[in-house]
Amino acid sequence: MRKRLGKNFYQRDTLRVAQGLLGKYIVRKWRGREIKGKIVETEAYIGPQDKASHAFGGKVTSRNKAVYLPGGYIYIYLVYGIYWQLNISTSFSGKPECVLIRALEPVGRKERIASGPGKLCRYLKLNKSFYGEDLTKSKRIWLEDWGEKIKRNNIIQKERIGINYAQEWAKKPWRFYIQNNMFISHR
DNA sequence: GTACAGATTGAG
DNA sequence: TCAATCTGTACT
Repeated sequence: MRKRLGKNFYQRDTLRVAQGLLGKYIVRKWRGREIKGKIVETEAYIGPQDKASHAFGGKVTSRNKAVYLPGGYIYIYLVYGIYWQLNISTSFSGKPECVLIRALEPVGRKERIASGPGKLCRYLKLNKSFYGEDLTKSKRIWLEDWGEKIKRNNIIQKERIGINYAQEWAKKPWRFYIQNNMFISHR
């Protein structure tokens, strides 16, 4: 059973969406093929109070404005001048909240080729042209529910990565991943 | 106009 | 441990 996720999935509390995304599948149509991967690791960013969020303080720039869209749109941006980061807007219009997709388990292969936010975008062939893409309508990328349920006690909740500058917000346990999964990000 | 840090990664 | 490489932001 493959069913595309709709608006009502994304337009909910961000922490629930971040957990709900585990075990869901990203489908990317590319050159007539489908590149697919199961989401195994996510992080929630809840602005404007969250210091680690690009929307901290309620600021709006041409880079971060997609975070303010209602749930179900892509917020993608470049870090370190090299790597793209795939985020999905959550909650409702005007609320700058999103979920960063950090790792995928590729469908049909065993390599850890999408185990990290930068690697995952390379695997899915994503770039700035996906900025603001509507995941509920797009013909080149969307998310599906394949009927897999991740048990509550198989979801690990930890501190987010790479945001030590965010002080007390760096300690928030807003990173979620599937326990014992070989495809989560690590060094 | 210029300087600089950053939600990372893989090589050494 | 470090460099790659570029954009937004905060200055001059």
